[in-house]
Amino acid sequence: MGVTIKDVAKAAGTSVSTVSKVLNGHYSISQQTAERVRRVMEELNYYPSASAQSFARGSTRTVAVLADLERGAAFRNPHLFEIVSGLEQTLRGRGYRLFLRGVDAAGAYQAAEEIISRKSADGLAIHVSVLTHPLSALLTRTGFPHIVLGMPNFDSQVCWIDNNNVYSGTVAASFLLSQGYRRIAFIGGQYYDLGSAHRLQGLKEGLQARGCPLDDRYIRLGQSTRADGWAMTDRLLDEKDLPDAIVCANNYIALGCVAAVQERGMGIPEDVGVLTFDDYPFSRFTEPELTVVDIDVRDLGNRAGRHLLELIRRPTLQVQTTVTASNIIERRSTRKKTV
Amino acid sequence: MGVTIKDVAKAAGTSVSTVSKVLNGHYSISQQTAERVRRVMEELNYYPSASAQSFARGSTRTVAVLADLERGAAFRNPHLFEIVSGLEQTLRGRGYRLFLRGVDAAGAYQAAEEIISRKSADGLAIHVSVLTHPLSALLTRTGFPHIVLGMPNFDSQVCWIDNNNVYSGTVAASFLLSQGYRRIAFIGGQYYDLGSAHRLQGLKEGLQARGCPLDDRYIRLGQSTRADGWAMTDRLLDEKDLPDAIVCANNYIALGCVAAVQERGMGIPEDVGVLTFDDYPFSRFTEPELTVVDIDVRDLGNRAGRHLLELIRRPTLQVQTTVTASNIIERRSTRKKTV
DNA sequence: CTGAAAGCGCTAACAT
DNA sequence: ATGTTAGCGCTTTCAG
Repeated sequence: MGVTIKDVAKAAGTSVSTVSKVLNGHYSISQQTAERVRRVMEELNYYPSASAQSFARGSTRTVAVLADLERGAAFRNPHLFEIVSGLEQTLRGRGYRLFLRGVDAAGAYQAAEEIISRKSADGLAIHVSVLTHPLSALLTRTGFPHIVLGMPNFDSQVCWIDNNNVYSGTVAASFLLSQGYRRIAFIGGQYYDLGSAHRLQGLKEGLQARGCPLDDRYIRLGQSTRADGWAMTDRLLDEKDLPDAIVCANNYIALGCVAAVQERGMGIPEDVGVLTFDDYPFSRFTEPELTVVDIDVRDLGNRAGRHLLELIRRPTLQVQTTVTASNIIERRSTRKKTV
Repeated sequence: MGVTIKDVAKAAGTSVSTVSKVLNGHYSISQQTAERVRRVMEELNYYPSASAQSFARGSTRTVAVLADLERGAAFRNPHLFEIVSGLEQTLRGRGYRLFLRGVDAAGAYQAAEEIISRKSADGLAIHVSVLTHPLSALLTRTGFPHIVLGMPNFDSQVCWIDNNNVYSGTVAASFLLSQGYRRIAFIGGQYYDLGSAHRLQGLKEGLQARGCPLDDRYIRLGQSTRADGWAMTDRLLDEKDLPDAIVCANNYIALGCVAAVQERGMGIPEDVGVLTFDDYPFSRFTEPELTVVDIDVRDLGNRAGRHLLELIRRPTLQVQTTVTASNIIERRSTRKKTV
């Protein structure tokens, strides 16, 4: 066994409790003593045992993340990992560790129950994709500190945090108007694709507010695929009155949109501007590169961390919040010559 | 405090050590007793305290992952997270947990030292991008169970695991030859891009072995970008003898390659076949979709987990291994009409 | 400001 | 097959 608190105490000529207090920055220790003890720790290369500390204080300084880590998750949903990275960063800065636990929706309840009962973590961050009704109930029933990453799609009293997609939509609106676009179209996912729906809502509100309401003929909904992006765009371009800009709900749709426009021999941005949401994964790999409303998901992770730590401190709090960290990254796809 | 081992013992009319033995599947416990105790645990909803267990056994059943989780990491390097997911899956299956710790190369040594000294984990998985000389020395000096994810680019006695890119290159070679391609070209990164270099080496060896050596004029090296992929391809197509297939070292290069071919009015696969490595992120989003040598990085994570657990059991082992989990995903980009 | 001592909940050696 | 008991290394009253 390595060097323990006793060794330090002996070498420093103090009691273990004094050493412990130095370790924890207890106010009652005199400068001198503290310094001496610290010097000894350094000399002996002492590090307190993590398990002993957790055990003694009854808290682990650890947060568990529950998320679906099935095969391909990192490729299909890198956003999740960016959120986790942000979370880890914040936690680490405050002396907490993050432990990552893969679950599917069916197993999330059990995993959470076990973590709570075994006290293997002081808090829980749960990706919304594995949040179920029973799990939601467990969280509110036990009052265990938690934060759900993403807005639940059912009524729930859990604490959650999510991006503000409505806001992102208004950002798109303001930007396009400021660039002189007026006949703006939207292609996106169906109503049950909340992200897309909210972006559309924000876009509508933003345009409306600036006196340039979105024409219903210019709204097309389909699947979030390249193929549907292509098809929706293609039909859109059959209109007599062509839009002068197309807002795509996401990268996949945008990819199809760009292809459809170009296959008609039309130019981006000369004939029509294209804007999409999220800088990932394709926006810089089309020709021309795409202007995007970028969503800062790492920031979401950071904030989730801060909230969770606060909830650990004061478990009675409730947090249901939405984060407005989106901003325009302007690229060539919306660069009208005539502005 | 929740229910403890004492409560269970009392309720079951046994001693705590019996309960502990049941908990740990000790052989000496009779069927009956074990069953009775288990029933009581169930009734009382007993879960052993994780910290108490860790503390008492002197081991945490936890593995720490050290990796660079800087902003954008999940987007730039999703492979890392897929490896971590695979690792977590394997560990979880064997009763271990994974704790994720962001570090940069400068901080990795300290982080590792702290984890080792505080015993906050029983093993360490370290991404090669943060492996430094001193860290490597620390690992071999302490003999702490570890596995480096990726092959070190310097001489080192650490345990590591990596994909076998040379093998992947031979897979590409066999496939292309089997499809009737004979004038095969390679465009990739410079010599210091080990992944690319190994793939090229494997391709060469594979072609050579089948009596169809790679012509040096057909090898072009540059940066791993779309732009360089385009440029390399463009120059390649200036040759009098055109290649009938182009192997791209990675997706970014492939993207440029496809564009360059098509801008010349040539067709894929009619005029030239295109193959790349790694199914991510673009291979299914070009027109035509690309045939790839897919690298199973999750499998790498799984294996890393198995090795690490074995090293935890027997710390004197040394593992330096490369994994050969690559296979062809055939898509349209290599579908010659004449086969 | 410092120290003595009682746990924290479990494991494991040892005794029976 | 089961029970007794001594720790594991630290935190945290409480007394001084």
